[in-house]
Amino acid sequence: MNGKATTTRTKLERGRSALGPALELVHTGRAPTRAVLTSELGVTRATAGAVAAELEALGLIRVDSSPGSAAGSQGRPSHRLSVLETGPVVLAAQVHADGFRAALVGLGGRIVATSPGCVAVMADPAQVLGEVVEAGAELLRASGLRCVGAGLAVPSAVAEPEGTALNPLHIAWPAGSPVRDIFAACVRRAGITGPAFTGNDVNLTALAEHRHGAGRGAQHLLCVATGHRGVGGALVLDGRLHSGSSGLALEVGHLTVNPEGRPCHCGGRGCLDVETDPLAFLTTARREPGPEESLLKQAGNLLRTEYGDPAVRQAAEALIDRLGLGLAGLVNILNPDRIILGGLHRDLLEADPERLRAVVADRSLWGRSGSVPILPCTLAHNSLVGAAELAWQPVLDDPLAALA
Amino acid sequence: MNGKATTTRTKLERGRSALGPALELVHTGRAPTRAVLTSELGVTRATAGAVAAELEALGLIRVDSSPGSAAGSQGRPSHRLSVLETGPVVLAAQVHADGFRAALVGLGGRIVATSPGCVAVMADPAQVLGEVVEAGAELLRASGLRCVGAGLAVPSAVAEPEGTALNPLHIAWPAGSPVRDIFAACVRRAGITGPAFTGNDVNLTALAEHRHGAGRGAQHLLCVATGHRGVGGALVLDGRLHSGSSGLALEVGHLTVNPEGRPCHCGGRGCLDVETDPLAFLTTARREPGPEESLLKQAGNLLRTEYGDPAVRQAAEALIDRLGLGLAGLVNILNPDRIILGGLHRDLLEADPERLRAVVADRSLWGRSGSVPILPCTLAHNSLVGAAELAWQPVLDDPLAALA
DNA sequence: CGCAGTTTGTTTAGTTGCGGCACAAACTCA
DNA sequence: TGAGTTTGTGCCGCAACTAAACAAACTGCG
Repeated sequence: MNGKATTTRTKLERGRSALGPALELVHTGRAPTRAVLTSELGVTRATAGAVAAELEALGLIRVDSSPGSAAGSQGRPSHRLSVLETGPVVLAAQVHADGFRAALVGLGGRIVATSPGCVAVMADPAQVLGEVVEAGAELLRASGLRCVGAGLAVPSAVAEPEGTALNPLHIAWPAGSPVRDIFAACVRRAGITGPAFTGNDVNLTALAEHRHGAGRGAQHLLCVATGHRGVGGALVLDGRLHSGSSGLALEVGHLTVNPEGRPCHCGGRGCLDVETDPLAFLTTARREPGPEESLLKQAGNLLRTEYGDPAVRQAAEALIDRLGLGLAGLVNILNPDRIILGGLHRDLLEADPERLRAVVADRSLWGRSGSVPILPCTLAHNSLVGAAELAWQPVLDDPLAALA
Repeated sequence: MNGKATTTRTKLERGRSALGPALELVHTGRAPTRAVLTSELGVTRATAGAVAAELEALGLIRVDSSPGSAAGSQGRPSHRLSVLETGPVVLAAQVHADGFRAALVGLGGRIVATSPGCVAVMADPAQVLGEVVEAGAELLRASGLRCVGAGLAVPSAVAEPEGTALNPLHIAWPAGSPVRDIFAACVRRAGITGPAFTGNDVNLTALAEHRHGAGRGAQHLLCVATGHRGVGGALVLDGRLHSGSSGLALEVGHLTVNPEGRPCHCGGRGCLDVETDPLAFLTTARREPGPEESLLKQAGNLLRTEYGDPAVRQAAEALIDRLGLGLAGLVNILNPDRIILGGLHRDLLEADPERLRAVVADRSLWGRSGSVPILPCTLAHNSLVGAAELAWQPVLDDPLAALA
């Protein structure tokens, strides 16, 4: 995901160079007025004015010249900047064990429309992606908005640069499926304009939370989340997703968190993956997993409704301790300034925040790094919004080129 | 180490914007001629010419208009670019368990002069740093060259932004010593011009190897090295050191690599630190550590000279297996495209490269990432050169401002 | 109400880094 | 020796800024 800067940028292809950063500031809500846009960009008021006017002319943002009231400090009130509601959108799609969902997402992570979540997931990626893209295309036709790209979140590591899903185990797709190409083909077939991108769902969750949720403002954001099975991680460095040299970074499932733990298919024992996922929780709490609901929902419900039950509580504490050990290991390696947790890990954090923080502080090497804030994910549909971020990225990088 | 881009860059303070990247290309040897400088920068020949002329006028590089011969392809031969031998230098200093050393380092990582390594290391950081800086100042006076900064490598994690040494255990300094401030004070007192920087030695080794050694061209470079005691790691992402949000990233010593291993002071057991350092090797090989030499040298010698001895070989293989397990864990988290090993780990790699590569491939999740190249460090005095890189960084970022 | 003080938006002029182009220079090869 | 190829250089112009002066829109005080 890191292009080298060797491509010749001719004068014609590059627009106003501050255009992209300015749009990103409005997009992430860090530039609510033109005055702070000026200071954030580090340019003169004249330049900021020109840039804002150009973004408005492109149909991306709205500049409210007459803010009415809502002052506060003295001096001339600044023009308010906001994302244009009727501006272009991107198609965001998500596939997980429960089914799939499509949505239209505008700038600012605003979900404009969503399809009802569909339950049926088949073993054929082409069929599933065809259906979800068609659902998105239907939303698009109904809305009449312009579409500038598409993004897809899958519960699997996605290898770069091929774009293949390496371990889409719990959605029963064949390992190595070329999901990016399949998705791109579906998008083109549906007549949707703009480029198509595919990414791992936890990575995209981290990206979404960094820009619009609990990760806002973090410089080194670590996100760990349990989906329906297994554990995923993601890292956002200086606003950019760090997915490693081949997209496989932060595959944290096989950190050892319990030397006496159960053996794992990876060859080790006591891996984070098998020790802290929903199935581990249910079995540790001595509950029979029911077939009617996803394991994630069963585990979450159990945690929230029956925390008084000693068996449930003990199981939760055991999982918290192991999760804390895994997080401490990651803290020692990555030294993030914020950690956010999703899925069952989020539920575990909320069940006993102090216990988790204590374990992480105790087992990471220095108290200073041990005091790293640990927060729950806050965004609804975060991996859907993250998929949209992927599709918005070219526009944020160079609005003129992307909309041309 | 990552400043946010919110500082206002007025027109007066910024020079030609391609100046820094151009100097970095010459510095790292990636722009041997003006023609490749043109293509690497992605600018026109006119611009590249102006930039090269300006760097020459600044006294940093040399532009050989008459290359004599050494052609090869057809067309007009390009002007050769090289670092100016009589250009400015930086003062590089290094402190480790064996003693300390000072050097003058020019652009391109060229060591201009070194002090003889001094053995005496006292418990008082101010005294040691005073001596090493004075040795460097002496070199500087003798050379008559201009000094534009100073860098120090210490065998301890250095906390950001305070610049304190958190665990300088095996040089008997008090934990939490403000080494950056002490070093900066010594540098000022010695009358040396330019800013002073301090960093962890493994971090600086990685930086040096990335720019001038075995890490050249790697996009995500992981470096793991054993010093005299304990294990350190470092990560260079896109040419920049990743030291985490508070300088404590890649403290990899407490990855679990042997669930049945000996207990570690960190509270876990079988940590990389206590399982793969020189002392662990000597005791596993059932050798009595002698007092006359450093453990690192004893272990290295033993490995190179007595590999035929079954006890030595078995100890080496045990360490290789555990190192491989640790590296595999790091590969799963960081997904680097190259790994370089220093210290005893380098010796272990060279003793049996195939065994180490096989373990890493076997225990990292996918064969693709398992096939990451593992190489030995190649640079002599690499942490010294790395300390110099730290001092050169402001010049590489903005030559005009740094030399003003 | 009016006036000072403050902050922001706008206009204008001026600077500059760099692309585009044309041409000269320095080589290879036939 | 001349065609072909690649590189260096001078010149023009543009576009993205800065700087500075001014206008606008508020608060607060007398």
